[in-house]
Amino acid sequence: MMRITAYADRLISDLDLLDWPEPIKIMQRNWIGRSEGAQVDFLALAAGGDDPREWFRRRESSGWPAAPESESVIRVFTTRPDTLYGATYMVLAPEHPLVSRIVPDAWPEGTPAAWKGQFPGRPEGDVPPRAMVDAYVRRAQAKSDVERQVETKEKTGVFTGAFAVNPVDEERIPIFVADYVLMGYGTGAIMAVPAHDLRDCEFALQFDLPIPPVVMPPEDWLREHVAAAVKERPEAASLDLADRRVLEALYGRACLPGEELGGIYSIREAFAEEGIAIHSEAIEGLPTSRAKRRITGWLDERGLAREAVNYRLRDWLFSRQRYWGEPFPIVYDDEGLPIALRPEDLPVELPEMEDYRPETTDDPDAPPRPPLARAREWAVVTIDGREHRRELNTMPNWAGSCWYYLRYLDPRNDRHLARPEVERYWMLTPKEGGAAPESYDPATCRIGGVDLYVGGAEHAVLHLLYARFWHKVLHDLGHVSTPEPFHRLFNQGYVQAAAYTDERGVYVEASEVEEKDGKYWSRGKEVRREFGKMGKSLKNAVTPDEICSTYGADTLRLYEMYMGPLDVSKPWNTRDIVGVFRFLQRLWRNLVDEDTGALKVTDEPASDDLRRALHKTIDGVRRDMEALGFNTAIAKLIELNNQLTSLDAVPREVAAALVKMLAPLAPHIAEELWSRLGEGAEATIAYESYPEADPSLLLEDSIEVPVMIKGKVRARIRVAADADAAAMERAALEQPRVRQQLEGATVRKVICVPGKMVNIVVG
RNA sequence: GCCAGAGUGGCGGAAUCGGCAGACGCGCCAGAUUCAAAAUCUGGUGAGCAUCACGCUCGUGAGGGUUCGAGUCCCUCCUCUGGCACCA
Repeated sequence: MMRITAYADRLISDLDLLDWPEPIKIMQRNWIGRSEGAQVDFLALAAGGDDPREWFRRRESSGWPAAPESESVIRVFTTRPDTLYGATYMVLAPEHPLVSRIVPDAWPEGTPAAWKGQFPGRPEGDVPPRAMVDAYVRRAQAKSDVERQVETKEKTGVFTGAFAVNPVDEERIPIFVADYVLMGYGTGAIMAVPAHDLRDCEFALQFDLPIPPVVMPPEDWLREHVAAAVKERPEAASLDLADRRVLEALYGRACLPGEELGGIYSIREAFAEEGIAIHSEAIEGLPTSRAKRRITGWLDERGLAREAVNYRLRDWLFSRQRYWGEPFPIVYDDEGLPIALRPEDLPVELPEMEDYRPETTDDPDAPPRPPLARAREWAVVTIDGREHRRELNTMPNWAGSCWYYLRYLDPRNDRHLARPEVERYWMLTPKEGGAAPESYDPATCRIGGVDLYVGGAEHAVLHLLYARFWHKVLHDLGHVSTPEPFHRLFNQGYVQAAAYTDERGVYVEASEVEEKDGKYWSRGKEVRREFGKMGKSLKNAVTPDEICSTYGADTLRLYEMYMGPLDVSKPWNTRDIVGVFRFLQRLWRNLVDEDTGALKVTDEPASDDLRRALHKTIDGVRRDMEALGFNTAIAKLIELNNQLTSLDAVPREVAAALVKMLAPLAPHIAEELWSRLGEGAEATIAYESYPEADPSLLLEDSIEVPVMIKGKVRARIRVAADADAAAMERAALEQPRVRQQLEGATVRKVICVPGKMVNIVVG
């Protein structure tokens, strides 16, 4: 087990310091699922009848115990301690250890028939509680996850026959077993507040349990639920349902003994939001957040509750019974004690095996035999003359991906993970440029080590959370300098392709599908088309080999970047590839004479306009590349290149810059052009620095701005680039078309945004 | 059901802060070149109306709102994609 839960809070708080997409952060926060609330102890009444007063007194003097002191105490976790007065029953998960202990021999007198078990396969007749509970627990354990999901609609469960005491009002409440409570979360037991929890409400309706309200909802909710529920009833005719006080009275008196307003309103839908506490002596009238604190504090003083935090996140079972995984460097001696292998015995490598399947047996009680158990020789190691048995489980699938990026730092080092100076060089990044500091300092360093991590969103919660946890452990142990592994995360989209299903809904090989008359056919049968992530499961994968051999690697690469934004999924459509292929060819022809192979580059300076265009391109492309906007960067290069087609010879300053900008996108052709340009015959373009835009060339002397009248562009004016609002207004009102448009109209207002536009409001 | 993301021409997509919707590419149409074709080059290409070179109206999934001005901000709804599944 890896105690990732011990890092839960840090895994949440450090998210704020990472440059990650917000949706991924949200998914991680939800996955960790931190919830604040309280643990509360309930005394289960023994069949003989313990005196609860005695227990309350003992608790008052002993205080809150770390674990319940006896088997008749049920500890629950709740995020809503303020609803304790509304707890009308309790539920234990079927796997809860107390279930078998609290069940009495016979049903208590007056047990409603509905409580004696509601679930498929319930034993017939009036079965005693123990047999009924056993039957329910066995059935719950036999249910697969899929079955549990299918049955989410109907709540099932059984009354255990036992009661507990509600610590706030000492009311006796029944204890049920139901599989809607999970053993794996919280304490595996809950207090049920049907008026203010959706699931408890469903269960209460099913089992005919009381649903007393203890939180007053806001007026909107009352109007939507209470007023709507009663307005058709004849009894409501005399009531003013628009009056908030009437609605509150209806809601507050629902289900109170003898006060159901003649059954006019009873709660059928839980209100699970915050409101004002009602029918709750110790916290009456308090808003939810204050009520929570008050009641928890009050119970804490009496040793009955304690503030608590719970996580949805589970600890990481770091072991699999599979062959393909990293073997553990652990052996066991004769007494079964685990021993770490000595460094000289490392690395442990997987044995060559013919058969990777786990060993099976007919004996249901036999221990499982993982695949490595078949490697009988490998499984035994002799150390200091004594035989040891190897650990036969392997590490789980995310183990390697948690640290591979660290190994890349110093891959040939066979003594360390990575040399500390190498690790610092790559992983420590100062926030504001400059030299890397000696050690991590949150004030000056980025929290994450890897500058940019590009990966699919499917890793949002597993790989990316485990890797963060692993890195933090290594950081705490002093092996890595930064607290986080990946500073900036970018989720690329999926490449999608058409996939086809036959009449059974089964995917057919996409490459065998033909289109005819707008319909799709595979082997003579019509198939249905859909779009999905390209891959094996949808049988729609296309290898890029053919494109690569037809158009070359540069075109393939460029096309993949040009298809659209990196983070968006997009269909693979080979029809569009010729576009970028033509671009590369046109670029080549602009710089090299096709017939002679001679360079068409001149040392003459570029014209003013061309130079401006170049620097505008450099500026735009730089920004696009920074934002990973490869598609728009390429569009700008195409635009510049298109301007060169009409020239007899391309000025060297333009050619060189264009080729440099192209290099990261289409490296082969850029390298070839670079060598032809003769800019340093020995060097590769890879060592050139990226072109820089001259800011003075980005400013135009004059600009054209639109003039809008009645929200439409009616004319354009040319003004100095730095013209102020007054100058723009003057120029706009003088423009002939504007004057024509304004004839007979009154100008109410003129809005001028310098450098952008003029908007004339007429009335 | 819950969480997240996305809906823009025939297609992929562009639009940095609320300021000219449709950059760039594909496709399509026309022209040049050619004996012809491919390739290449030039021009055009959201829809409708028009006294088809002035111009007008509509238009970013639907409906409302804020604003001088909305693809962009707010509310309601629809569709699609991905993730989660009774988490007390």
